[in-house]
Amino acid sequence: MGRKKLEIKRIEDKSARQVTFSKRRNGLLKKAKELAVLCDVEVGVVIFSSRGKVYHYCSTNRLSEILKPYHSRVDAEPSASAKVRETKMVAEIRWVYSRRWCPIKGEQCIGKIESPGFKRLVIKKENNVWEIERRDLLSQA
Amino acid sequence: MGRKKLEIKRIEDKSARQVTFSKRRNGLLKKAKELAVLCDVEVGVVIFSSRGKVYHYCSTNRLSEILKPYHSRVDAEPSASAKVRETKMVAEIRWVYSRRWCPIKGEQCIGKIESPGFKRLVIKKENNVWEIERRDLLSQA
DNA sequence: AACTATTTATAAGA
DNA sequence: TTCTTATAAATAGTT
Repeated sequence: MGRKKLEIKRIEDKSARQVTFSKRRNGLLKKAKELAVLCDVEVGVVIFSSRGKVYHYCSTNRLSEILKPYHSRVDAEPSASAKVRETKMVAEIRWVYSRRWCPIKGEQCIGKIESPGFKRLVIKKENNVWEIERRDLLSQA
Repeated sequence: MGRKKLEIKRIEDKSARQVTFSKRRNGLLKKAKELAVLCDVEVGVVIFSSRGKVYHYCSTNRLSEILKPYHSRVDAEPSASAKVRETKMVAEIRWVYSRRWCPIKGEQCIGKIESPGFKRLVIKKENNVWEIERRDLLSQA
């Protein structure tokens, strides 16, 4: 889509890469929204720029609410290594998956899962249903 | 993009909605891959169909780093009752996570997670993507 | 940031 | 469902 056909490989020119990122990032998020609305499905998109900034779309408000604290944390760490950011993205997607499975409620914490480096998932039970909560390391006191 | 301009609202006709879902889902995943490659950024996309089927794309392959601590931990658990229950639940939750992560395919079995008493999770790698398969005890030969 | 020539995605039809 | 094609939409290179 454009003046010339573009081969799908890394754009080496930094400026051109940045411009394309801006355009296609917006395009992808728009497409995600359209898919969610047209087809009445749940869609989540997460994009980490090379500077560590995060862009995302989630088709439910519930998800967006949950993601906010996470994003502010990641945004505050632009100097995180590529590997750390990569790990975070994987955890982020796992989080989206897990949210689908179990909403956050409940009190009795009976177990924990560590997500390497930055997150803790707290497993609870309420009304005889198992649930998971994610907590920032900062809030663990 | 098509014979007519399409208003972005839920497609009420079920058949038409399904066709559009199939087309646009593929389009979105393709766009995500292109963005990741062209701009050298990390991208994750998750789509839940209304039937609960999951489609996803993740530009990184580090899932194994997150999985490793889990299966080694679960394998190491002794059978104290409280621990067993916790382990079982953790394994079950991880099962839900993992099933949403990855469809079952692949050949090379590289690890296992035991969920006490009834299930076994087999971790595999194919085409550089980590996957998990659950097997009943009966089928383990 | 805009523009616009082209490519790409896709809605409707076969 | 799968292929075809007219058309809408996205966007690469330019200004």
